[in-house]
Amino acid sequence: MVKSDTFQVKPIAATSSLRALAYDALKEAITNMNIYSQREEVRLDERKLSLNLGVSRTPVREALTVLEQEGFVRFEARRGVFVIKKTKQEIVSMIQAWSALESMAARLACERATDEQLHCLREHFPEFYEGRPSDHLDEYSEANIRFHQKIISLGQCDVIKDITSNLLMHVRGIRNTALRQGDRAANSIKEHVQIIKALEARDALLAERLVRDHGLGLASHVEKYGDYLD
Amino acid sequence: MVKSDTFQVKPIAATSSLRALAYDALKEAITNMNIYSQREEVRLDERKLSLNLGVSRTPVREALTVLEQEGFVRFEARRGVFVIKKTKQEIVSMIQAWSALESMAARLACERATDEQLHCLREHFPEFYEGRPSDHLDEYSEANIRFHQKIISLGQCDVIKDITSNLLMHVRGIRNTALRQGDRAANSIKEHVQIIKALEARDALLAERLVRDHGLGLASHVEKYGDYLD
DNA sequence: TCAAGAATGTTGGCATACCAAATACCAGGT
DNA sequence: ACCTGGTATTTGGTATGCCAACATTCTTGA
Repeated sequence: MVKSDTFQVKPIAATSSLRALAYDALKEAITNMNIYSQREEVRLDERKLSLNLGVSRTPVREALTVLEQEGFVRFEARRGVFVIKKTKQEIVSMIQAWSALESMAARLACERATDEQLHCLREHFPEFYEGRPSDHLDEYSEANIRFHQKIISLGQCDVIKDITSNLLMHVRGIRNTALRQGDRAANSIKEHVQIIKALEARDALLAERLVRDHGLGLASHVEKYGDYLD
Repeated sequence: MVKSDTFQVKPIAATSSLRALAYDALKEAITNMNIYSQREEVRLDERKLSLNLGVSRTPVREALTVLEQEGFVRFEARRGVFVIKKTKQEIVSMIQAWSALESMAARLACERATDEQLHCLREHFPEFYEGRPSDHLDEYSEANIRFHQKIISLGQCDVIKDITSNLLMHVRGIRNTALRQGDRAANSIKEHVQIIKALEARDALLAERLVRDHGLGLASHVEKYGDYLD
C-alpha cells in the first residue's frame, strides 16, 4: 500500500463527458473559422457532426444547446442549426457591455489587488511600451487582450470574469482587425500606460474612467469603420 | 377562387417546442421556490420531472442544460441535478456586475433616449415619491426593480439587457429582502430621484456615477448583512 | 453484534428509433 | 418552356431503451 502522503493522484481524473468534448470541439471550430469572410450563414448538420465526432446526436445536440445559449448558433425548427453572424450593432453592444464590466473590475482592483499584482501589470507587458508596436501587430494584439483580461482578473469578481470571457469569444477577431486600422495600436499603448498608472496609484475613479473610455473608443471605432461586418 | 387581396390568413401559429415549455416551467418553479429557506440543496429527478410535465426526458434534459448554463442548476454525473444555492459572495459579485452594466446603460440613455422617454421615468413611478414607502414594501420592491429595468431599457443596448435580465433572476429575491433591512427604502427613493434628475439633465457622468454607487450600496449591504445566504 | 460485501434499485449519460414539418425532386399537364 | 401537384428525402424534435456508476438494502461470517 502506498502512503497517502506521498501518493498524490493527478488533480482530477474526471473523464469529461462526451457532451463537454463535443462542446469544446464545436466551439473551437466555430471560433477558428472566420465567419465574416463568407456571405452565407453556415449551417451545421447534427447527423454529420455526430458522425464526424464519433458520438451520437444526443451529446452533440446538448453541446449545440449550450452554444445557442452563448449566442454562437441558432436553432431553426426543421430547418437546421446556423452559426450566427453578429451584426455590427451587436458587436458594438458587446464592446460597450465589456467596457462597463472591465471598468468595474478596474475599480475593484484598486481596492482588492496587492501592490505586487498591480506592478505585475507593468512588468508583464514591458516589451511593447518601447519601440513601435506596429511592427509586431499579431503579438501586440494578443498581449493587448491579455492585458485587459489581467485587469479583469485583478478585480476578483468571478461573475465579471465569466461574462467577459464569453463576450471575448465573440469580439476577439474584431479587436485584432480594429487594431490595424489607423494608428490605433500606438494610441492604445499610451492609454494602457495611463491605466496602469491610475491602478498603481489606486485611483479608482480615474482607473474606472480610463478603462471605460478606452473600451468605448473601440466601440466607436467599430461603429464607424466596421461596415465589413454586415 | 378567392382573391388574394381579400383572403388574409392569421400571421402565424408558432407553437413553442416542448423544450421551451419545459424550460419556462422549470425556470418559474425554481425562481418561485425560496431556495435559501432550506438548508439542503434541492435535487431534481429527470424522470419525475418528465412525468409531471407530461413529456419525455429529452426536452427536459435540454431545458436543464440551458438552466445549467444560466447558473440555476448543476449536473452531477450519476448523482443528480441540483438547484444551485448561490453563496453570499456570488450574490455580491452579481450585484457588482449588475451595477457596472446599469451604470453604462444610464450613460447610453443620456445620449440615446428621447426627452419623452426620460420623462416617463418620473411619471411611471410617482406614487412612491411622496409619503412613506415603508407602508407598501412589496409594491415598492416591484416598482424598484421596474425602475432599474427601465433605465437599462433606455440604454438601448441589447447585450446589457440580456445579461442583466439573467442576473436579475438570481438577485430578485435578495433585493426584496435587503429593502426591508434598516431604512433602505427611503434612502433608495432619494437616490432614485437624483438619478432621474441627472438623466433628465443628460449629465452622463453624473448619472453613471449615481447609478453605480446606488448599485454598489446594495452590494455592500448584502456583504454586511447577507449572512443568511450561506 | 456488527462490519464487509453481495444483490438490488436508482440515476444520469448516451445511443437509437420514429415522427412531423420542410424541402427537393419529378412527372404530367398546359 | 413553365407551371402544378404530389411524392421521396432530409431535418430537427421527441420518445424510448440500455448501460455504467452510485446508493441502498440485504446477506453473511467472525
